[in-house]
Amino acid sequence: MANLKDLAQHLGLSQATVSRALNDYPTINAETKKKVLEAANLLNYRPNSSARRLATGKAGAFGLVLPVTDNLLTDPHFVDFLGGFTEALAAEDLDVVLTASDNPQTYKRYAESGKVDGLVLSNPKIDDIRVQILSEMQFPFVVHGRTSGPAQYAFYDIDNHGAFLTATRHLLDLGHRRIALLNGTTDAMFARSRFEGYRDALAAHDIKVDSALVFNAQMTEEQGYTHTRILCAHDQRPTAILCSSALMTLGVSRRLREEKLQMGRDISVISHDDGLSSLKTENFSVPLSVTRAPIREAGTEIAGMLISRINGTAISDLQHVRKAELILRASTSTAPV
Amino acid sequence: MANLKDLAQHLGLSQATVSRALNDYPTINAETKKKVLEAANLLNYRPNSSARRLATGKAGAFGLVLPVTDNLLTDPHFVDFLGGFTEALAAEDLDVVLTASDNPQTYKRYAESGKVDGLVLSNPKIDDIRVQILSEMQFPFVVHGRTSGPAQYAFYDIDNHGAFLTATRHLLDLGHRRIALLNGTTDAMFARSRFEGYRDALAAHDIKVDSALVFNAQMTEEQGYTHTRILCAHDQRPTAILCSSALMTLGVSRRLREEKLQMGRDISVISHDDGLSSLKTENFSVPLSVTRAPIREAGTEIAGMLISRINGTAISDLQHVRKAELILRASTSTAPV
DNA sequence: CTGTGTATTGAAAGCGCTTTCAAGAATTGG
DNA sequence: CCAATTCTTGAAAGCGCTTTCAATACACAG
Repeated sequence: MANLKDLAQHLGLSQATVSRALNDYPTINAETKKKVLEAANLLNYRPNSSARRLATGKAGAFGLVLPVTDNLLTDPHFVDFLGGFTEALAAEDLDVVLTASDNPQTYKRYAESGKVDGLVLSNPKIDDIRVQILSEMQFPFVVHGRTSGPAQYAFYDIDNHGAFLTATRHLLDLGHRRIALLNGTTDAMFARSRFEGYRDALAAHDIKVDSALVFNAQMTEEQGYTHTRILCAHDQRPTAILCSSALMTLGVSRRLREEKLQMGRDISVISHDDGLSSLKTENFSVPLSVTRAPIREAGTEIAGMLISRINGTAISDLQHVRKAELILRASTSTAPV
Repeated sequence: MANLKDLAQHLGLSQATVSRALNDYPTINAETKKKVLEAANLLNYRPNSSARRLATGKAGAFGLVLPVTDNLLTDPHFVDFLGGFTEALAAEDLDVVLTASDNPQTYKRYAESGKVDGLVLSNPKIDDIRVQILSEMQFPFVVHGRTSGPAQYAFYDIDNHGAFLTATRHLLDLGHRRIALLNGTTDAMFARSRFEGYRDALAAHDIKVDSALVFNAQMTEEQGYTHTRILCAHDQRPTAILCSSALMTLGVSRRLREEKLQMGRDISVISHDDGLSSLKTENFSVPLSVTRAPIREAGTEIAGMLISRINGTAISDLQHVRKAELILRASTSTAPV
């Protein structure tokens, strides 16, 4: 493998000049530059990234730490996010580096190791301590979602509250009064926001949340199935179900069929739709009404925000809330009388 | 941020000694070492990884490049693999670095950049050119799956041929003669192997492959649905279906219900099961008979193999084929007469 | 012809760490 | 008590790059 020294020697130039030619410095003779590029190509030169990093102090990579015990690792949503994120960064010649840990201190160590120029913080918890740690360090990071703490931080989130407020309100407008909510686990901030949207919409109609109709669980197919079974076993089963994920709704749908309930006629369902390419809500047997916000887009956006952040954009300019659209299809209709 | 120099100065020792203490060199005084570790802790010292990498020539990371257009990015299987892989490496203090690209040359550039000590090659195609490129470079890599080319390379794969041979044979033993195969796309090596297992089992019963019963598609829920619809529209619909993925089988199952066919009674189904935690085949409405091989395990294993590889283990000792188990549950039964 | 300005290049000092080589201190055996 | 070992440490080179600072060459105006 040729290094800069070899290349410089081969060209009869100094390393400095070669380096400048390679890095588009303005003060370089056009012809010299051309020669350098040719020679670099010829000798198949690749700058050593460790050396470059050491010299510049930039890592050229952003980090992401995967929770070990948590469901991130098994969450089909995550791969879509990661796809958008990685692709957007690759376009700028930046890498993403992954590690796995449940220890919040790992974030600190990571930030301090110089391995990455910034971090993305996934799946924030209510009052997430990682946000606090990174804020104190003044290390650049962007949260995918939001937390409830007092710290000011950059984030990209969808309007979970608004989405579920609107969805619930729509069901109420259709005459539904017993509306169930199948939500993510209680520690997740997004689950809380969605719950609050749901609660607030109900409150506007003077309806109190019936805790028998609200479930928190991992958003898997099975959990959708199981909780729908429980819901249908109620004396007064709900006439509508709000569900936090399309995968979970698959399970809801499976159980409803077993219950001989037709979605959109006997019972209304609105699902949240993260726009997963392997699970299209428009192609369900009964096309689903959804609140939609593609998670892949979050990956792309956050990549851009992270880049802005390390280039000096203020935190206050990096707090994006993306509205989810309510898309009405066949799974919702007026409440049976 | 304290660096080695600061730390050495603070201790009144040379950088060399401090470095040795920190890196568990044998030739260091026990007491000195203790002091150094204490001071490091006190000053919150973190070695700069770029510097360390430059000095050692090791990156402390393994790479993975995500195809952009391909389905890897949207494949729920992939996240399970990645989880196992990342976790196993994190335990050894190694990172995984991700990038996205469809250009095989990216692998080359990556390998040469010094960013990673080795690569894993996912989703190999039939006669995959990436295998050839990396082999020629003598760069350490492990393939997740196999390819058909002549190159000798390290790989971890499941016995796709055997799994589908066994599954098909089992269906034949149950009296099925019209057996459909819903498989992955034709360019994927695993899809070919599974097809061949299927074909070989049929051949042993003097049955020719009926091309109307074999489909290649993305392994999504929808595709499972769509192709099952097509299959059921046949004059002579198949009495059994083999399916390459649990997610796809979800779609199969959805369509069968619409066709009023009960799985395991009217029609038998065997699915491949990658052991995804978000989709358990034992909890399907009709518990699925499956060929099972957890994909997460592949991630863990490959991490270990990569480490072995860079430590000098011969390629010939790093070619693992993992048997899949055939697990019989309620979705299979004797063919209707 | 001198002085000023501009364009281009080179020498060399790092970036923060590891590691070789050599030296000093401490220990042991005779 | 001296020579031979064994421990333990330090000086310094080097990993491959970037970047500052200075130097050179050349053009041009006065």
